[in-house]
Amino acid sequence: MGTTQLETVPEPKYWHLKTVLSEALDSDFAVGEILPNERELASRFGVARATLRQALEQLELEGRLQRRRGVGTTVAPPRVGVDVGTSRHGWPGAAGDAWQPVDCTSAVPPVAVARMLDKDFDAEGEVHVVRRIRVTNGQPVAAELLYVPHASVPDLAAIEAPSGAARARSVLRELQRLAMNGQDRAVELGSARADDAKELDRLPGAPVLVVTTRYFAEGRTAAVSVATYRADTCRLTFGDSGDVEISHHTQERRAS
Amino acid sequence: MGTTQLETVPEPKYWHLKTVLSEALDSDFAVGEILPNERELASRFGVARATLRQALEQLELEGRLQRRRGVGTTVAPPRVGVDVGTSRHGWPGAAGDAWQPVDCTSAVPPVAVARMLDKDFDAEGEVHVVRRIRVTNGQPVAAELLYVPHASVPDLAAIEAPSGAARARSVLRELQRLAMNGQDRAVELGSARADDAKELDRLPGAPVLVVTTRYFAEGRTAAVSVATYRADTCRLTFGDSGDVEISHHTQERRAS
DNA sequence: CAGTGGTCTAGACCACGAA
DNA sequence: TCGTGGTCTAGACCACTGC
Repeated sequence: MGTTQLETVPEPKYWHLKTVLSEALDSDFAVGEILPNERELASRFGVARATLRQALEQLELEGRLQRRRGVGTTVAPPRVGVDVGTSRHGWPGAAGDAWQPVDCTSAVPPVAVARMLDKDFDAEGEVHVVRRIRVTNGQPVAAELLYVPHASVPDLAAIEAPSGAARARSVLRELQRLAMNGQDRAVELGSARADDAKELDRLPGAPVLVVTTRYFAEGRTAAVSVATYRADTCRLTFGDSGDVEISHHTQERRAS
Repeated sequence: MGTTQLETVPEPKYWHLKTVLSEALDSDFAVGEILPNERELASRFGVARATLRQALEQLELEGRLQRRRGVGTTVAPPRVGVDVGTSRHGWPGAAGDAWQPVDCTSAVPPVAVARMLDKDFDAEGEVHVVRRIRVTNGQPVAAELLYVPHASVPDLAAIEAPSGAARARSVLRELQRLAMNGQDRAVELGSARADDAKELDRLPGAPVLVVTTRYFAEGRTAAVSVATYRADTCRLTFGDSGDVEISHHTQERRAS
């Protein structure tokens, strides 16, 4: 009979495709291996290229694939765990943190940041903006903008390097002199702005995990950090129990 | 002259669209207001519907919009900050936590979870699987699967409610009796499985923030929690200094 | 240069929610 | 039943990478 299939739940094609591809990735491909190109895959599965791409997009979002224009689609390595929790009682730039300063400018912070800094920052509204990047295993994993009100680094000599990495280090150094009161952290999903995307080696709009940290000192918000981590390659870890050590791999998503 | 436009950098249409829409949202629309439908918007901007949708998708990813099939596209309220950090020294299910148990089954955990549980869990490989949901302001914000090896709750009477919310509460109650050693948390991007999506009132594949927590007791991993938060509506907060309150929106472009 | 993924179009039909 | 967003198609051209 032709009616052997009830076809009660018409699952979207791209969803089914994603499942099939996901299983193929587990069994038939090694990390770093390049997949057939999109036109080839689409015709092989008998779907339009746009549909195939919808499935690939999801797999990339889940960190299973990596796509690069002009190159191809490759099987991604497991996500790297980047620690975001242990510098809990240290200022940014403290000895041994994973960040490296890039440059420093003076600018008006975005409203969302301005709202977090106490209302009494400099009248003109300008603050120091330190740009840093975080590199793990040779790959850039995060880009940060650190907003520091002038009031937090009063002794910063205006004379010294007015911009660039040198000035960034000066600001960070001055920051260390404050007694930290505590901090406050939030994580949310965002999309990479053009400048962040460039430093992260991704296209603008790529999904990122935005970690916003407020540093408190002397009863004020002494600084605000907005760090954008590549969502495709990173898993943010919070080592709440500093003593236990782990070495696990990426979590995978499976139906129980 | 006809050459007034240099057009040096052909920014993608959907990217430009997103910017324009984003500004319009800030100035011309109120939270909860419904936008014109996609066909209308597309023709108004002179682009294909697919292109318009690409812009809307990004805005939804950033938590600015909410789209519901059969209803329309509405302006989303600011993301809710959900605390993920303060139950640091409490077991899941401790008094006053934000979760409510839904049911409890026994099943083989996914490999990624099994790898985190010590190798010596029950031979058959089955563990208790407690399902819980987290509701904030009447809206479901997260769905959780809590994996508890039988060894962690040895005194659980097999007699009592073999499944359902009642048994879930029993497992959680037994868990409290262990002395907690510490915990360990990770956050990463994922896409909602069909079952989670249903509880979160989203379509399968919707972006979620996956929070994986390991609970340690008696030198073992006593339980593993995999919680999926709606990425569009949630901002995960880690109250390292629990008292301060915030309400910001998504990251915005820096003023140079 | 050829080949890749990224963008874009102009249609079509489907699944869902509300009236 | 109608209007919404969700899925899908079969093309086209562009931007980038590597040779």
